Amino acid sequence: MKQDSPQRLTEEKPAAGRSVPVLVPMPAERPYSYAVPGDMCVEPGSIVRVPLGPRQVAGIVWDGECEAIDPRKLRPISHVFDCPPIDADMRRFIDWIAAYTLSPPGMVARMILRAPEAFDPEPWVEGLQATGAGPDRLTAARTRVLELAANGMAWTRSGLSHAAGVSSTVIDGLKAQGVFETVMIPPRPVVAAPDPAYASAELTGDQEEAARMLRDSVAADRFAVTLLDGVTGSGKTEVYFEAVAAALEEGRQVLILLPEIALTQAFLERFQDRFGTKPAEWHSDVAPRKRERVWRQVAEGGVRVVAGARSALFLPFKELGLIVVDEEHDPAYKQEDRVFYNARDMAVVRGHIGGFPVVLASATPSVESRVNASQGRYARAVLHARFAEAALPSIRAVDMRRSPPARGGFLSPMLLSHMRETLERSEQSLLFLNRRGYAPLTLCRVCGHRFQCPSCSSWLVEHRFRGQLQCHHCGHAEKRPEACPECGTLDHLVACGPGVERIAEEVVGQFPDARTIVLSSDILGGVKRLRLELEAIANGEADIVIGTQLVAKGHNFPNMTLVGVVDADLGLANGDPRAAERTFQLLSQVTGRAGRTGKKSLGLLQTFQPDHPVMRAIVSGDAEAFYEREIDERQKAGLPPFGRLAGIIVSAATRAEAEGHARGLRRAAPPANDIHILGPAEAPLALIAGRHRFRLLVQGERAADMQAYLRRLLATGPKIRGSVRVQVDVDPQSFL
DNA sequence: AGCACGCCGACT
DNA sequence: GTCGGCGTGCTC
Repeated sequence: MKQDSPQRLTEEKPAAGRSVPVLVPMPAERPYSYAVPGDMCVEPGSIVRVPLGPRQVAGIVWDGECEAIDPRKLRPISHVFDCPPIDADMRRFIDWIAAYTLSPPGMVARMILRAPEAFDPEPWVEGLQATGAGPDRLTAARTRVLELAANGMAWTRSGLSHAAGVSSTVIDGLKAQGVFETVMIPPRPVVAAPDPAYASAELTGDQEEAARMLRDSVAADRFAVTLLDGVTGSGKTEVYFEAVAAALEEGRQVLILLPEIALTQAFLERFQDRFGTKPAEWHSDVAPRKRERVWRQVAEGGVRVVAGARSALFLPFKELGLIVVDEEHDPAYKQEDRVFYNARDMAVVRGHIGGFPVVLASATPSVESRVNASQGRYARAVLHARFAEAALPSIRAVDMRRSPPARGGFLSPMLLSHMRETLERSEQSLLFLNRRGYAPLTLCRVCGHRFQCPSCSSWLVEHRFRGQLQCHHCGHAEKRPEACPECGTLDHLVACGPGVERIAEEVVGQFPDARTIVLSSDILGGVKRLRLELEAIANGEADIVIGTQLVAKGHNFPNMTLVGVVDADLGLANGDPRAAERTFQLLSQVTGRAGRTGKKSLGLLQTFQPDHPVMRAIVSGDAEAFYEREIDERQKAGLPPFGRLAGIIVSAATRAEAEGHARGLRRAAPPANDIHILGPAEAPLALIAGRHRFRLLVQGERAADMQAYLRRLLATGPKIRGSVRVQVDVDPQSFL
């Protein structure tokens, strides 16, 4: 059984003349060679089915010559799918990403082969068409059917019976008399064609200027990146819809990338208001059957606009002419398993390869995009003001040293009194705290024992509602004990610090009659329930909302006039070089939830560091100053210039193992590079779940140098067990 | 990535 | 005596 099985020898013909390279969805460093049967036609990009070990997989015929391998190993391609080939741009894109992320090209190819049923054409369905012949006699039911079918349009049997409101036997009867004949109907489009002229946008001032810039960029029909930078409510979406319209007018397809969570019904409806139909959706929630149809119709050019999460970047567009990356700063664009990539950067690369424009939109752009804009590599369009009726909230910092909360509480008297006033005006308050559960740490008052995760040593978070202690890094959960496991003392465990559950407890104590709702990702009932709750809040069915990050995104709450950030400092001191930037972005988004209808509104930041640059920037609304300072600070700290942060992650099971790797890497590293060990807390979930709980982040001065260095390192460096991945935080422009 | 093979612990 | 854990190794 070690050699070719007898079965294989009998079923597959021995290799004929030609063989081609085929990229298989597997972590192989290069394409495999397959024989092309004499009567088969393939070209680079053809999607084929090939035998791979014991199974059949889909692969892509690749470019170039295939390398000479043992002819006895060579097996023939089993089937060529009747499917548009993956075009040369897309193939270059795959090669580029593989090289850039140091991932096997096969794994990148796997990302575009994720709709296996779509490789065969959608079947035509059987339909009925009126022949013009009359029935033997007319009944009321028959008349209704004939009226519908009179224009010669083909109907499906069930479609026609439903539309006419008759039983399908009526249709069968007419068909038997020759009134209808069977015809084949092509597959129904997954969405209607968007009409760029459906509703013209009403744009003013800044918006008009920005829209003109974007339209010009599309008309120029070459690679260019524009950063569309505008505060929440300034009409960014309407502005980039103009770029979408321009691309549609040019007969090009458009991809709009959104963080998964922002891909809401509300967004789809805004699109529909402008273009008369919804875009095709592409994200993890789309049913498999629908996904296949979208994939196929994108490949054939039937779908003109896709709104999708990051994986939509790997759809095989036929004539892509524009990518919009909305909320471009959002960390959700980073994929941190298998192939590590940042969809925002890959979108820029895709645009470069395809020679078309890319729009990056955000109210709080990432620092690297801001740097790219200020250095002239990206154009920048700025929307300064909100729409007339949507006034910006005024924002104040509450100095928690001067205005401390009552003992045992976490809400300052100032925040509580504003909540009371808001309640009296029948308006809504939002309390934001980016921490799930009841308390982030539990300790024993007698012996000082702290509850730690057995597998990743971070503190266990108490979830009082579920009676559990949970690890937020690896998902470990245990029942909350009554007694201290160390000293056995009963009832002396004490919760330290607040989570949203604890804040809710305090709020209910203070405002027992208010309708209070807690929103966090551990809500029972999943995304569906969450959407319902958000709707309910928007409809005014709650007075006080307490929430984590989830409430910061997307949704509009027209009656929300007070936003209180319980711990605005949270996240500022966690060692992440992007901590300040992330906090700034999050606080901007959260405070932006208030005042969307022009009512007087207020944001209060509870902080111990009212003079911190992040707080000052949020309070003054001077984002510009924040960015300038941030760029300056990081340069002074000797951190890599923005947009040129490269790194690799070497994962290890233990700190000792990680330190061993770090020593080996430091010996090989040029002096400009720095190697950090990231603990379990900073490792992505996918890594912690396995045995690789530590990561080494290797940062370098210039991305291109780093790339060369990493290559050398992986080829000649110390033997590294476990997985080696590239951290993709690099400005792709420096590679182009 | 899959999927086989292969070698050591608790059960019908 | 087997079922089943996941450690290694291979796939043109």
